[in-house]
Amino acid sequence: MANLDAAFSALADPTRRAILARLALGEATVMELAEPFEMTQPAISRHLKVLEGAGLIARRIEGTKRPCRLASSAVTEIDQWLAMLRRALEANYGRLDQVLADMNPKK
Amino acid sequence: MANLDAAFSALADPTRRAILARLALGEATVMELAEPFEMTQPAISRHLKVLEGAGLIARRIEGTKRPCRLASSAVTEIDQWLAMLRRALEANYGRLDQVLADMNPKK
DNA sequence: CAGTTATATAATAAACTTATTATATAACGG
DNA sequence: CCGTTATATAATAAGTTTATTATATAACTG
Repeated sequence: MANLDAAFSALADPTRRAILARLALGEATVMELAEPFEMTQPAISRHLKVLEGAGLIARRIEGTKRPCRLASSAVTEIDQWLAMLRRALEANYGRLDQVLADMNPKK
Repeated sequence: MANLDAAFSALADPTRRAILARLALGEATVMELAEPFEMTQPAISRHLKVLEGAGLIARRIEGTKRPCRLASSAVTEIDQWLAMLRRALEANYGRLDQVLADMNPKK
């Protein structure tokens, strides 16, 4: 549950979501990830640290480079939590049906 | 996209997730929602405002009460965004299969 | 090896977030 | 109408996050 905090708050930032969207296309180094943003390299390094801490990305060491790729653990955890809300929302529609059914009761 | 910021950052807080979990069981008033927490009522009112602003809950006015219930719009939007990551993660496994296949090439 | 490239870390300022207390508002019950 | 209940708002203090600059480290390149 503590990890959901990290995962959701990592996703709350548009720069970080853009980084993830870029990584959805495939692995990329820090410099490649930084390039499209009007932001310094240290700022991107920090965002990557946040994403890694949240379990949203993983990194390899390759010489002087640190290629990043998407990781699945956090997405799985988030999906499981959201499933609860989805179920509840569906159940609420079910309840509405129930209410409508009860308006014309048997007896 | 601006709304994803609000939705994810609303979900980043454990108190707010607990409120949503409570609402998954059905509608509740502000006082009912506040009761399990060691936190003042104004603090809960603020959390509810954040959840409402993110499109995660909706509220009715019923006399002096403001019963809250789950709303679906934000969940839908989040799901759509996460679907992109899920697709990419699956594609990455696909790529791994590809790599393994390429290790024993036709020619 | 000297210079360059890729990345990380630290100090710090600015901008947000969250909780508290105090207070306001508005409907309810007698 | 008065007191109470349900909720919201404002001021504010404390804590957190984010970006910047400056600097460090470590691997590559000629």
